[in-house]
Amino acid sequence: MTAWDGPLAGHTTLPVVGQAPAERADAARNRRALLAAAHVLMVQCGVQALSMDRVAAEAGVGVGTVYRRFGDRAGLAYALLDEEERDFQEAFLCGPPPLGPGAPAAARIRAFLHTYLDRLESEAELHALAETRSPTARHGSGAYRTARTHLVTLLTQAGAGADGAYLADALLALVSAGLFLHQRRELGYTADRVKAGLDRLLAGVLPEAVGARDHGDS
Amino acid sequence: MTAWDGPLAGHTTLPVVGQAPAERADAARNRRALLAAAHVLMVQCGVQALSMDRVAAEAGVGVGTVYRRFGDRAGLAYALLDEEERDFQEAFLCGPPPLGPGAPAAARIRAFLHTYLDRLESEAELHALAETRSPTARHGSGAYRTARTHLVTLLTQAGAGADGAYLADALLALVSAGLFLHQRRELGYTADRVKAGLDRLLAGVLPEAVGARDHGDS
DNA sequence: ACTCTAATCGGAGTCAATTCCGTTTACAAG
DNA sequence: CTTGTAAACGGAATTGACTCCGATTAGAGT
Repeated sequence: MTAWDGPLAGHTTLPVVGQAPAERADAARNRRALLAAAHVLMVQCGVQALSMDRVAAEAGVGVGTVYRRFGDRAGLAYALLDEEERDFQEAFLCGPPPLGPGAPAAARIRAFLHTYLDRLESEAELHALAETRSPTARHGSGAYRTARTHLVTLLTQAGAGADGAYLADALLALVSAGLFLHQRRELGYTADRVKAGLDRLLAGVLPEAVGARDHGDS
Repeated sequence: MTAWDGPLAGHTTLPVVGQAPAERADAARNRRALLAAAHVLMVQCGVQALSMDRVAAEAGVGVGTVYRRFGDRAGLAYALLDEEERDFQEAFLCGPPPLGPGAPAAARIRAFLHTYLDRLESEAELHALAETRSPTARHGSGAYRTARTHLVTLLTQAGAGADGAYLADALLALVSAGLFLHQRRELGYTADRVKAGLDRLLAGVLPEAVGARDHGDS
């Protein structure tokens, strides 16, 4: 009902105090085998072909094992996105500006959202799958909470005024995989058009100017 | 892959030219029986208990019949919301201001979104179910397209400037059932806080003031 | 009333997610 | 090396969405 909290679930979340019980050797092996199998399946047959049975068979383990490792289908999707997710987190937490510290908060917010869209660009299907757990699923994931916290901080710094918490969720709603796919595939928007629309909204919310230089697009 | 287009699928959509082949008597009877059964099940056991098999059994028909009528689970959810949806459409298309014609476009947009939230308030679970078809499902439904078109019109009238189309989807993303449930249940926001946040964003996007009187809240 | 045809039915069948639980195994302690 | 136990395993069983298709039947035409 909430985010998967099984073995090594914390990967994508900020490090916690007490260290986890340490993964057993066979478990680690199976995790690797499963992720590899899933990745191959995805590349060869598309995200849609990522069925738990299929992945298990391909990796040569029982289905039960897939569930113990990843909790459910969405959990598997999150795991497949984990490496990229960690790079992203590192980038906005301590990478170079404008995504990381050093740039004005408003610019960082913009960079954050644009980068988020870039990530959707390359793995939209997988992100969509990850958001599929339940209607509210997305909001419970570690990745979401981290992003949300980050935005709340930046919004406060940027002087967005009242209810930064609301605003953070609102901004993240604008970069959901579902909406993104709708815009890019059904409506045929270009990536730049989506970013421009986002900037427009941002400009209405943040006091300082949001235009000007960024991290390489639009 | 797209919205269900079976018998009487157009209910919730704007009226079309050629009239549908007219529903057969037995089909109509079963539709009523199914909706009644579904409603009872929902009231007694919650939305989660709305399984196609269960509804079919309760109504005394075969599962195949449920699928012919509603296409899929989400379609059944839409059907259950249909009456309310039609009232809503009538209200914003030709009802009294500020929702209907007569009020300034900006005020109508605000009223539209607030009313949308009020609807979520009473049937969030069902709306969430209806949005569950697939990640992009929501955006393909007749109800969504109608709302979207309406917003685009109003945004243009309100002088929202560039890319009203983007803005329409963005605003609708802020009133998705998933986000709403997250805000109300997980974060514990009050309905007014959600509306206030929305107003805040609206104020940044629409030229004219958005404050002042409305249709009875906040 | 009879016939024809398309719309409807029903429910067994298929497919994939998720759960359960008895069995096996890694590995830390003795 | 032996043992004890928590963790991991596998895969049958369950569940529910959705598909298929042969059997029925409403209702227009005659």
